[in-house]
Amino acid sequence: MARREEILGAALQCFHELGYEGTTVADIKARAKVSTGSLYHHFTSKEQLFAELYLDSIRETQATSLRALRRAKSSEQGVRALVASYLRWVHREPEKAAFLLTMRRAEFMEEVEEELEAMNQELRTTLAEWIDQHVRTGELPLARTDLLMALLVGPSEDFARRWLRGRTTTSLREAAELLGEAAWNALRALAKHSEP
Amino acid sequence: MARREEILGAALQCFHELGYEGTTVADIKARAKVSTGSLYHHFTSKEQLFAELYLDSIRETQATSLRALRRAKSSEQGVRALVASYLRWVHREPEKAAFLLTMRRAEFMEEVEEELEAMNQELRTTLAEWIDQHVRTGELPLARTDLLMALLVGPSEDFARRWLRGRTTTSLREAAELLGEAAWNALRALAKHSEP
Amino acid sequence: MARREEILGAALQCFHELGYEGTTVADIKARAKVSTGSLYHHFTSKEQLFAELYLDSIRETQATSLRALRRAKSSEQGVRALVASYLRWVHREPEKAAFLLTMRRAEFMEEVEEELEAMNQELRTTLAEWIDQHVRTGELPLARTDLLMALLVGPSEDFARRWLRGRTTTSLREAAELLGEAAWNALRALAKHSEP
Amino acid sequence: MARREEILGAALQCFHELGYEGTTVADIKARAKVSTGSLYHHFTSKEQLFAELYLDSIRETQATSLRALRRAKSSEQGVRALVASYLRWVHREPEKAAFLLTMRRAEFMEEVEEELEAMNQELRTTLAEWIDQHVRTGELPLARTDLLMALLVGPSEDFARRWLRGRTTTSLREAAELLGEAAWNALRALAKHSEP
DNA sequence: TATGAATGAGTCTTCATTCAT
DNA sequence: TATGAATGAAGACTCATTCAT
Repeated sequence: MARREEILGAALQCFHELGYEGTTVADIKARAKVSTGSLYHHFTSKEQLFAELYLDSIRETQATSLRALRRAKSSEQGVRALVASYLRWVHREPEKAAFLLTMRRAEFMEEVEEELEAMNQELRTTLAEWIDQHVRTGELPLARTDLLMALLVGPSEDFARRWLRGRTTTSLREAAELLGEAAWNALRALAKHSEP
Repeated sequence: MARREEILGAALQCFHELGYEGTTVADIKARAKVSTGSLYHHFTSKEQLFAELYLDSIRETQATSLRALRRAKSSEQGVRALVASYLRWVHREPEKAAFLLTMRRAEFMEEVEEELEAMNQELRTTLAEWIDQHVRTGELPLARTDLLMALLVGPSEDFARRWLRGRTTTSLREAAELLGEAAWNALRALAKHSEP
Repeated sequence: MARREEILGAALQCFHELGYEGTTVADIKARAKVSTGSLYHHFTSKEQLFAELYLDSIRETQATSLRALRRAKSSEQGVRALVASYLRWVHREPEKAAFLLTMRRAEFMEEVEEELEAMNQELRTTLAEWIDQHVRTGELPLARTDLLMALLVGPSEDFARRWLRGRTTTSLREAAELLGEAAWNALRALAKHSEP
Repeated sequence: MARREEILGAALQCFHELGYEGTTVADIKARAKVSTGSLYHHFTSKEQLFAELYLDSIRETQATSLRALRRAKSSEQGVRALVASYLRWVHREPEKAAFLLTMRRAEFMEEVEEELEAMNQELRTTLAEWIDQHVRTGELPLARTDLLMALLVGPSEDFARRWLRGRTTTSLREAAELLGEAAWNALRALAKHSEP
């Protein structure tokens, strides 16, 4: 039990710092202070270890987003909550956040593609429903998902990247507040443009 | 001459698709249809090849940004121009854009760190001067560079990522227009918040 | 007790199918449905397990041959009995037969070399005495043990190999009859050649 | 060129002495005095190296048998020629002979299965035609291929095994003569039994 | 007796780079 | 300039065996 967690933690850091190809099984062993055999007793391969971390991280952020979305009573609340909950998760799990933000999804992940797809599907569906609901009232823009997502997600992710690299002065709390408001304004404005 | 360019092109694609550690010299050789000896005749190492591409790409985006900034007569024009020129560059050089967007800067890059630093310095200085100039008039927010950059750059980069993966329906032209406007509004609003 | 036998049985099959180096302790564990600890409780090493099987199998064939030889009243009966008893044993213990027929005797077997040597010695002595006895009467060839053995043993072993692979149509019983006769004729003819 | 042959030779000996799983790539490297890289420059894997040797050896023996068979003017000549040509090949290529005689055909060989199958097909067809031809005259036994092969091949192979291990006193030439005659007699006798 | 976690030496293979032609 | 053979350090993974419970 403990060993498994130690290995996962070590791997998370290594993958984040050095990338998938860049981290050596030896790196992970060293950081986790585990023998080769022990590592392979708990995980069948470097790939599998990576996949487990990747899925876990994705699962977490998505759960966070979904929870935020479901609680929201209005579209404004929803937008602000998405931004805020994401940045709170970054604060809580900086390593996983950094991991997801830097990691390219490798081809071999196709093995767990199913679960990934299912997870993405759930998020997308919920998001789509939620958007639809507010598009009908004219509060959110019509059929511009790409721009909508860029405005909703882009600034938070960019800020998170800077924060994780220690290149920020503003706190995450404050950023959440201000970026949430900015997102809401941007989406409202976009909605206006999309009117007939 | 031609050989050199072919190799650079092949390497750019490989690095983008497979990452630095993920691409082997053999991959590059195969794509460029070049023999080992020939490749090493033109470039001294895989690292050097990577560094050259990295510097070139950075140089290009930065030049693009600087030009946009220098031409701008007002802060609004400046903001819109930054967004638009970036997306135009992405359109012109999708491979280099994808390369920069996905590539982690490796440690060994420290060898060319000097040049990189110089380039960054120039951009940062110009940007800072430009911001200062407009901060004084109250048009741009005070001392919140992190949020400012997130709002200025985040959406465009996020959109570029989606576009490069073929996940967009909106054209880059239109996106430039709308994201430029959104950025300008966001920054103006941020400036209000920063007032006393 | 039962456990021990299960392990031996599983190991026999594994060694036969995969060879000594080719079978892993994990293979044996899986086939015998036994845990690592349990397996090592019963046997001290993979080598020992192999040696036990090897010795058992050799002991069995040799006992079979010796019995056949001792019962024979004439040289013809002896030759036919050797062939028949060998093929009967193959029928009774196909796995052990296959094991011996495919297995290369590893160097580490030198540890049990003594017992092996003793066993071989007994067989050789008995065989030599028996041959001598019939060489004196001119029924068996003189001083051509190599050819004699080839004619006596070669066809039966070749047929056994084919039978074990399921590549035969003739039954073992019939084969015993016909190959026994063939061996006897061949040896008699060889004896003629060896006459002055 | 030279390098390639050296590696093949070294591998042949290693595989024969230690078995497929038993020989280490390091063993081969050491014997051939070649670096890892060089070995893998010429062969893509240990498997491939093995397969090449296996196919080569099979090709050789089969070619030998086919030539012998085609030249034969009578069934007696054919039988004697098969035995003699096989033993001559053993004399000429003791290493390859030993290799084939001890080597189990691994599962992974399925990759070259096609060529193997084609080769076996040719031999089998030619042999079948040849047998048929002489079965019609009553010189060879009817529909007892398994026994026929055992009597034809068994003694020669057994003798070859002994000769290769240095356990013989009779020369291969003499053995060929006597085993050829024995085979011919055995087959003729078998034919009698098969008569109506 | 049984279990399964832990160990680390050893195996196959990859890959950047050098060198002779 | 071009070619491809040669090199060897380093990487992922396997496996027999030991040990704590």
